[in-house]
Amino acid sequence: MDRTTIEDAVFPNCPIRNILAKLCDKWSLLVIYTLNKAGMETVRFKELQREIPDISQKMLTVTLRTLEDDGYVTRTVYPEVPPRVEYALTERTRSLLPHINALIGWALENKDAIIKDRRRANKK
Amino acid sequence: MDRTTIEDAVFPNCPIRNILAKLCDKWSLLVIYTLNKAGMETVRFKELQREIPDISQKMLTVTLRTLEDDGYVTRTVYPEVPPRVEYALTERTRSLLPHINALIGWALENKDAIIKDRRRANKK
DNA sequence: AGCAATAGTTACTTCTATGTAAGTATCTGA
DNA sequence: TCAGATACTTACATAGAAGTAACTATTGCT
Repeated sequence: MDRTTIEDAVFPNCPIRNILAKLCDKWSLLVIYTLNKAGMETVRFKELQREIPDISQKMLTVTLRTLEDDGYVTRTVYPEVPPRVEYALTERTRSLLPHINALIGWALENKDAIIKDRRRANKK
Repeated sequence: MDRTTIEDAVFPNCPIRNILAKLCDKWSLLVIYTLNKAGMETVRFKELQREIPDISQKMLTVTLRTLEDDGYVTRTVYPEVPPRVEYALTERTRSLLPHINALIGWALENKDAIIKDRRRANKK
């Protein structure tokens, strides 16, 4: 266990450090976004891998486990062979999604300008 | 130079990878949040350090430089001795802030429940 | 008998974000 | 003359996040 990323010695109640920074690893937002896609009420492990082709098996497992720990996704194991495990978003995550989608919308609107600025800065 | 964090070979247009993941390092959101605090139109380097006591000098410099590159903050140098450098948010960031604040609000509302879940998961 | 399928785990390596400590430049005031 | 203030830069060290490859278990299918 012990998947703590952000220590919070100075501001133990800081919501950014406690909650948001944990969502901001390389894969969490993408996994949540993918789980939410239309027509995907529950999603199997393999389907997630197909949707996010460049995630490694290990990182998909780790990311899902962390999201599960914090109550963002549920994990349901069906005792079949070969195994079937289905992942779904919780109510908590559904209330978070509008905010994430707003952010994604903002990012889409501002993407070109930001990338332009970034390129200009890197030339210097 | 070369401060690229998120490679995007598979989805080069993914707004999450391009834009959001860059904001999600250890300090960027906190710096933006601090720059935005009431009564702080422009802020000096030293003031930022006082507001975020556990950031190292180097990481504050690096974070500010990255934010500047992507057009989130402006940096104004006054040719004085001792040097004075003032940082301020750009219009782009002001349009982003409502979304960030919404996220922070959501995190505050859900903090207790999430931490409870997290603790329960780590006990297992 | 042996391979495919699913959902992992494990050991090991690599990368990169972050931290630490010291050095730089310039002028002011004691 | 020398400490103090500000805003850095640089070199080096390290912790933790992510990647790779191999291994596991079970059953049906051929």
